[in-house]
Amino acid sequence: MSLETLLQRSVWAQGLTPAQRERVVAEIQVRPVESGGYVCRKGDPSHAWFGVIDGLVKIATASASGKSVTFTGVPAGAWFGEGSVLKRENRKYDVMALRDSVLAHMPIATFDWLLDTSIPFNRFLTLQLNERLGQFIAAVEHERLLDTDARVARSLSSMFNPTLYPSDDTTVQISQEELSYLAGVSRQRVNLALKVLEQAKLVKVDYGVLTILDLEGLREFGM
DNA sequence: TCATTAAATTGTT
DNA sequence: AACAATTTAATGA
Repeated sequence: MSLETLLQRSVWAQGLTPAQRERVVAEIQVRPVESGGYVCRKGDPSHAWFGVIDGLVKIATASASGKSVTFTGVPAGAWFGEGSVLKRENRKYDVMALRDSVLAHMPIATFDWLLDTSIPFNRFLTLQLNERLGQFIAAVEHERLLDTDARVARSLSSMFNPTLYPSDDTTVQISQEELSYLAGVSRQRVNLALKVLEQAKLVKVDYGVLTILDLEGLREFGM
């Protein structure tokens, strides 16, 4: 994908005037990140709002003892990081590329200007924040109520939220180990869960790649 | 293009 | 957690 394509697919950018759009394009910086590299680290000052042009990143933290928890995987087409930008605080989480990725950095000044001048931009942010809140509430609910297979199914489907990540791509390039960090279970258990989900014809499992065959079925699996 | 090798990922215990 | 098997990517003939 290119920056242009990302903007074409972003609802907030569709609602900009040509002049606004021109300024946005001029001020966004495009930066590649290699697999395993950091987009930003916990504690970094928040200089920009991020868009994923290509690849896949995760938002995560590592505990003092070294255990890592992934909060969400963020696929191409998504925008994230507005929380810390809005609050003028340092980053609260690490953001790492799970494979070679390309990120759009919108400077905080551009972000603030859109916030002051564009209704569609504000509408988008409200929608996105609301959608995220729903997603994390649901994540807590599912963690406590669902069995492991269903939790893996939900973790996987969370990366295909059509509101947060509009895309027609039905594949994710992610290892089972990374999916285990996202679901909060062991890699071995993810391996078993994927076999169950594959049996149910909800996903197709290939080397390093998962293909969603039935998103609705994945969402409702085990409920 | 094919063979070899290293690295990553998966499958199993 | 450990280990074997499999797949991919890179390298060079």
